[in-house]
Amino acid sequence: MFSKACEYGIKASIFIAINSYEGKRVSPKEIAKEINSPQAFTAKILQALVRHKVINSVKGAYGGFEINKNELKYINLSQIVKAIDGDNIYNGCGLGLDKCDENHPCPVHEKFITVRDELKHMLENTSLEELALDIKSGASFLKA
Amino acid sequence: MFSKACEYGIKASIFIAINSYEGKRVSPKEIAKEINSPQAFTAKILQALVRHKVINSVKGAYGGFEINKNELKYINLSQIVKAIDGDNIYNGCGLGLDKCDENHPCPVHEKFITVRDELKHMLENTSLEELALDIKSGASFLKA
DNA sequence: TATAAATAGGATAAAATTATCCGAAATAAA
DNA sequence: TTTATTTCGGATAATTTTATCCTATTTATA
Repeated sequence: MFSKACEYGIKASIFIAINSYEGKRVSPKEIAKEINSPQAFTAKILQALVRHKVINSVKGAYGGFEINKNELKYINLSQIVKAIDGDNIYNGCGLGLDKCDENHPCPVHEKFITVRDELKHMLENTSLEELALDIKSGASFLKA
Repeated sequence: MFSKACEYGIKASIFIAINSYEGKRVSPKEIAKEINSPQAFTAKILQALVRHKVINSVKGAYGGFEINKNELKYINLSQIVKAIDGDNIYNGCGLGLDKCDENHPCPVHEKFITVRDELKHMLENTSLEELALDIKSGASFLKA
């Protein structure tokens, strides 16, 4: 469904969110350990999230990655997925046709709309805040 | 969502279905031309579909790929996807955790269930027959 | 100002996916 | 039985994705 990079990006964002609640910045090293991902690769993904303004980075000593506490409820999975995997999952044809629309639909065009809308709705209505709170309360986990 | 291999597999199956209606076998060459895919790679995918008994092959002169006309309505997208991409899309964790279930859910476990069920329902309830008929009637297309 | 700590980013490498090529095996028809 | 045709399957190559390494740049503090 999502690329590895996107999976890491989502999990990293959640971990950053948790720490941002407590005013703490985190490093790629801490993040990678917590979400069980390769550190350097994770760092690249964090850079992408910074470029897309999903998270914020502070260079230099005492720096790290953080998210504005007040924005947590407005950041949703959709933004993270788009930042890393692009919007292909939103707009791309399910069967890979370059041109696929109402006037020239691929064989699964209509069938896919339902699925895609469900996914879209989920991504757009799931905030980093709720995901972070679930982790904090022990209701969900970032690694196996 | 699906791999390229799977996209080709679905489109190829539909084209074979159309021809099987008329008792015609088709070659990888014809298929690749019709679905706009690399021929040799497509042939590999066809082999996989044969091994999984989704389609049938006849070797030698006057051979080719075909599907039993009477089975067309019972073959659904789910079978094709499972044959090529495996059942990761059904059972795999949305965030890639090795272990992710009700007792130890990833952050999006619950949210994903809805999306996955919608996809599953779509794949299991879409038959090759209906997809083939749509192509025949000009309601949908195999390439751009 | 010097130093240590931290992210940024380029260059590579490894692994997986996608794609190509070619000979072997099977089969219908001449 | 020979030939032409066609799928099968192994080897290899190209591309993309995933992953690593190293240096430059930034910045807080001593």
